[in-house]
Amino acid sequence: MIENLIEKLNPEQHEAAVAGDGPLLILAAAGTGKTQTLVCRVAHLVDSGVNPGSILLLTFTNKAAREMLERARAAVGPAVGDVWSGTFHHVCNRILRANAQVLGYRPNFTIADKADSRSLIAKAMAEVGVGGDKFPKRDVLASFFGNAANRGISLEDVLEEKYPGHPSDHGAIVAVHDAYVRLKFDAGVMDFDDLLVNCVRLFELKPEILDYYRRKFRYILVDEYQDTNTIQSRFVDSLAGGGNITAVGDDFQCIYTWRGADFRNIMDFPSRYPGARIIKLEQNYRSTPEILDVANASIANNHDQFAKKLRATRGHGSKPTVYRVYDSMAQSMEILKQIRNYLDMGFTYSDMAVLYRSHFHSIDLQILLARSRIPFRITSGMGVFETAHVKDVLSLLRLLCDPQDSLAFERFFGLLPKLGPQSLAKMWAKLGGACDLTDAAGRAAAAAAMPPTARSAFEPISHAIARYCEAKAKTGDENVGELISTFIDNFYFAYLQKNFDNPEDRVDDINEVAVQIRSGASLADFLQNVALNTNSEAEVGLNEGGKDEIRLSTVHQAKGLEWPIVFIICANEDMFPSSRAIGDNGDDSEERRLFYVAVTRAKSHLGIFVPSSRKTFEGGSMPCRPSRFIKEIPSSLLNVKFGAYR
DNA sequence: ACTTTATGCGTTTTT
DNA sequence: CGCATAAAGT
Repeated sequence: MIENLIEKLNPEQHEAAVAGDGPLLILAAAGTGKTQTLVCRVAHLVDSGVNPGSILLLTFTNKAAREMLERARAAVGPAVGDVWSGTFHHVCNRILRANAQVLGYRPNFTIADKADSRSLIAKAMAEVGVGGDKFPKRDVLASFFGNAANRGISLEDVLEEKYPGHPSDHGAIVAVHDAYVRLKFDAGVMDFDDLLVNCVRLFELKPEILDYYRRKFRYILVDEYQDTNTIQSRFVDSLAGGGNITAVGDDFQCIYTWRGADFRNIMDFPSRYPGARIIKLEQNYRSTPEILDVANASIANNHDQFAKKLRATRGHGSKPTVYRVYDSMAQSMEILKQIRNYLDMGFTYSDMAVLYRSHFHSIDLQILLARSRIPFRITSGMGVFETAHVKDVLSLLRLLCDPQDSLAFERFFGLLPKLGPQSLAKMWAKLGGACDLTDAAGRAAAAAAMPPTARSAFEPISHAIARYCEAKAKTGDENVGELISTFIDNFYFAYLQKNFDNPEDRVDDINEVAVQIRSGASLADFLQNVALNTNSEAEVGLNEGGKDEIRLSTVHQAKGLEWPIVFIICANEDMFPSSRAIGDNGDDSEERRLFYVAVTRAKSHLGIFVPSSRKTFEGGSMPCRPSRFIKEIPSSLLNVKFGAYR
């Protein structure tokens, strides 16, 4: 079985898959069979007798990990299920669950999502007594904090770099950060960055724990290594201890520096791991030579990278085409026309993808596709789990799982009329920092602690919870679905009607989530995964795979994927490259890498769309120029066509 | 404590 | 413009 798998590899891939112990760097350019190679390496390790439990596979998304292990399982059997795999955050979470007490956390600490962090930062600002016009907003502060954490540098250094104009504010910002750290700790929550930082801290603090995991993970494989940041590489380096680490990546595809990723991690790998073997995969199996020519020509405008050139293995196809269209509506109509053409040629919807720099670039197209009854799936900016109504319901479940989750407490009881921030704080103090609704005494205490005027609204909810808990005690069954639907009937639907114009849609979302909970493991596990899989149906599995749909996606979310037909839209200056991303220093190399990623997603047909005007904030329109990424490609490599619409 | 009005401000990218 | 948060009014 495994022989069949490995036989299909080319010599370089084969060498990488079966390479012996020691550090190994696989420089895998786009479309060169990187995933297949990694799958084979895992399968080969297991097949040659390595205990699967001693393999750690770090990937960029949890979905990628699942898919790889699924393929490895097909080759060498169910034992691969014991491989530890997932994102850095996922794996760190798992390690911290077992060791959180060492750092003074409870083992059932909650993970603060972005909204939770936001509200804690707001609290911290209020505590320090800063705010107002001239002071940076919460989100800006959050990005400073995150930057410091992910790059492993001090907040002061970040401020010097990112906020140099206002040195007088630096002290106050640091004070806000101190308060934020304390608030998080008191509430027993970790934010995303804390998962990484605390794990590294744990290893530094307790060498015996580090030692345990070092001995456990005898083989470490890291995918998408070019997008690791300082804290992640520190995590890996301390676990690997110079030993059996395989890093796979492509510096051309480093597109997360804004999140602290540093492709020097991959550039410096050979010096950090002396004696590292380097294997380059350059044979591209994905795209036609015409598409690769464009990709190579584009990335050649960047410097300071490993020299690499994609070599085509496929036969010739059609030249990538640039479509000059009037505006984004004309762009959408041109795409609609082409979709129908490709369907006539025998392609399916799922053969096609539309890629763009920012979510909002695709709204016109979404409207037109919906109106034209074209099935499409969009990886949206906000996932269901981030919508207010789903978070409302989840806050109840969170509180049931963890009575000390103060954020969940505030969100949940804040739903009740007459309960504002003030009374909530008083309540929380009266309850002594815990609110256990699973027990009758706890529910009574909660009712007693709230202002008498609020009690009547709580009564029916309390009743629903009581029913759920009694059933659970009796049968051992967690019938969360029923709890949710009684909660909606008894209280929440009225709330939705009062506050939103589409209460039914929102109930549908909630029911969808309820189905997810029922199909999964325990409620506690589910809630952890919700926090770690923020924005994606793809991650959590809301998509019934195999549907024939066109995919609409940001380039970032298209990483690692491929389609026969790819449309890149809004290829304009200020949009792609994004004016914000280029920023003050004028460095456009990351945006160019992003463009390179977009181009190399296409297997056979690539269309690049360039509107000549765009809408302004006010609703008018203004002219806009074609992207530099098109201009800098030799014109002989591209067809240029003009759209027919308006 | 809740409702209304003013202002502001934006539209990167995500674990 | 349209949404979201802040300030002022009831």
